[in-house]
Amino acid sequence: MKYTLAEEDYLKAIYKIAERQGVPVSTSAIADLMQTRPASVTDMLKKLAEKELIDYKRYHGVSLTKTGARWATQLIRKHRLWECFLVDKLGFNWDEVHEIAEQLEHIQSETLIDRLDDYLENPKFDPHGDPIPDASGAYRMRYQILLSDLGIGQRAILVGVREHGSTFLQYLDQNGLALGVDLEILEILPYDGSLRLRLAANDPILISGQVARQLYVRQIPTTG
Amino acid sequence: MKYTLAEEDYLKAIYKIAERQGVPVSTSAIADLMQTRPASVTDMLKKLAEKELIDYKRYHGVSLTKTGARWATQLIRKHRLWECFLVDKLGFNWDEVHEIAEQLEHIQSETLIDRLDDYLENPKFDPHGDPIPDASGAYRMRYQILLSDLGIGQRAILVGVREHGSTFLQYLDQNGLALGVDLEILEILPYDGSLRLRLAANDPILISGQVARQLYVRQIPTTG
DNA sequence: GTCGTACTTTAGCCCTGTCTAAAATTGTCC
DNA sequence: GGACAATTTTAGACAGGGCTAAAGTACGAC
Repeated sequence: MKYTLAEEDYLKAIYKIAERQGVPVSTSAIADLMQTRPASVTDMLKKLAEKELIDYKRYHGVSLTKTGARWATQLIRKHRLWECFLVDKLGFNWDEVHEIAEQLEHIQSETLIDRLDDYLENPKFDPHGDPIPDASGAYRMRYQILLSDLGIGQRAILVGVREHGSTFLQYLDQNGLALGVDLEILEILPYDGSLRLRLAANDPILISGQVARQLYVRQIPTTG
Repeated sequence: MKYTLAEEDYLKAIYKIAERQGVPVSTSAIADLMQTRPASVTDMLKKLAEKELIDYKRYHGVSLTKTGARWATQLIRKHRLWECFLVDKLGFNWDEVHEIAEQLEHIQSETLIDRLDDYLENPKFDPHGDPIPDASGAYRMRYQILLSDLGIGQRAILVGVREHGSTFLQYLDQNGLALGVDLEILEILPYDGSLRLRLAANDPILISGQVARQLYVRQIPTTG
C-alpha cells in the first residue's frame, strides 16, 4: 500500500495525540497540531476512514485502526532512524534534525529503512531518547518518570525530552543537560516550583518547573 | 527559493534532454521522458517561465535560464550523492538505487547535502560513473568515449554507463562488466557489430553493439 | 428539560497538476 | 505558394488538499 504525504502526516498526528491524550482524538486537536483548519481535518478524516485507516464517527472524534496504527508506527520508526543517522553519522546537533527527518520519513522503501537500521546498528532510542519501533512495530517503552515527579535529594539520569523545539533543546545544551547526564535535586523552590540541580561536578543550576516537566528521567536509588 | 516536487522533476528532465539533444527542448520530448501528456507539459512550462526558470516561446521549445540550470544541477548533485550513500554505505547494488535517489533528491536542506558530501569524502563520480557537481555546481566532465568508438586490439577501462535501467545493469553484473574493469577488444563481428572482449584473465565475452554504445570508457594507450 | 457555547461538519470556492478533445501553428512536400 | 501531417497549445474538466462562512451537534449550566 502507498499513502500520500498528507495522509501520512495525519496518521502520525493522530497517533501522537492518541498516545498523549488517549482516544478518541478530536478534530480540533488534530487541526491544532497540524497548523491547519478543523474543516480541512474533517475532509481528510473522511478519506482516511474510507481507506479504513481510522474509525470515525461524525462529531465524536477518531481512533486509528490496526492498519492505521501499524502505518503510523512505521513512520515513527523511519523518522527516528533518520534522526539517528543525522546526529550519529552526519554530525548534526539534536536540535537541527526534526524538520529534515519530517521529510525523510516519507521516503518509500522498506529495504532502505531496514538497511539504515542495520547500518546504525539497530539503535533502540533516537537522539531525543524516544524509542525506535523495530520492523514489526514493537518498541521498548521508555521510563515515563518526569524530573518534576522527583523530590529533594533524589538522583536520576536524563533519558529523554518531551518537547522537541530547537530553542528548548539549545537551552538544555547551554545548561549541560544532555541525555545520560547524572543529576541530583538539591532544592525545590516553594514559590514557583523551580528546581536547583547538581550536574556531575559542576556548579548547581536552576531550572523552572516547566522545564522539569519536559524531562524524562530514570531514577537512581539513593545509596545509604 | 523553494520549488514543488513537480517543478523540480521538470527542471531535471529539461536539463537531461538539453544535455543529450541540445536546445531548444521540445514539449513532446519532455512529455516522453516524464511519461505524461504534452498538454500537461505546456501547462507546466508556462509556470516555469513565469518563475524565470526557463526561456519559453510558444511552439518553439524551451531552454533553462541560469537560475533554472543552477537548480537542475543541484538536483543532480543531490541525486548522485544519495546514490553514493546507498551503494557505499548501505550496501545497495547499483541497479537498485535510482528510484530511491529520485525521492531523496527532493529533500530540502543545503546543510544536509553538504554534510553528506563530506561524510562520503567528496566523491567525484556516482556508482554509475556520472560526475557529481560540487556545491557551486561545477563538475569534472567524464570521458565521453564509448566502447563502440574503439577498434580491434584497443584497451580501455570502463568508467561509466549511459543507460541506468536495472535489467541492463544486472546484465553487466552477470558479465563481469563493473566500473573500473580493464578490457580489450578482441574482435568486432562484421555482420552485426557485436564485440568480443577480454576481461582480465577470464574467458572472452561477447556483447552486442547496442550494449557497447551504452558504455563509456577511458582508453589505455596500447604499449608497444 | 431548555439554553447557550464550543466544537464539528457542510457547502462552496481556490490552487496545483493532470487529463482529453479540439483548435492553432509549424514546416515540409509538391 | 498551398495543403497536409506532425506538433503544440487552448479550453474545459477532474482529483487532491486546503480555506472561509454558515449551519448543525453536543453537552454543561441552570
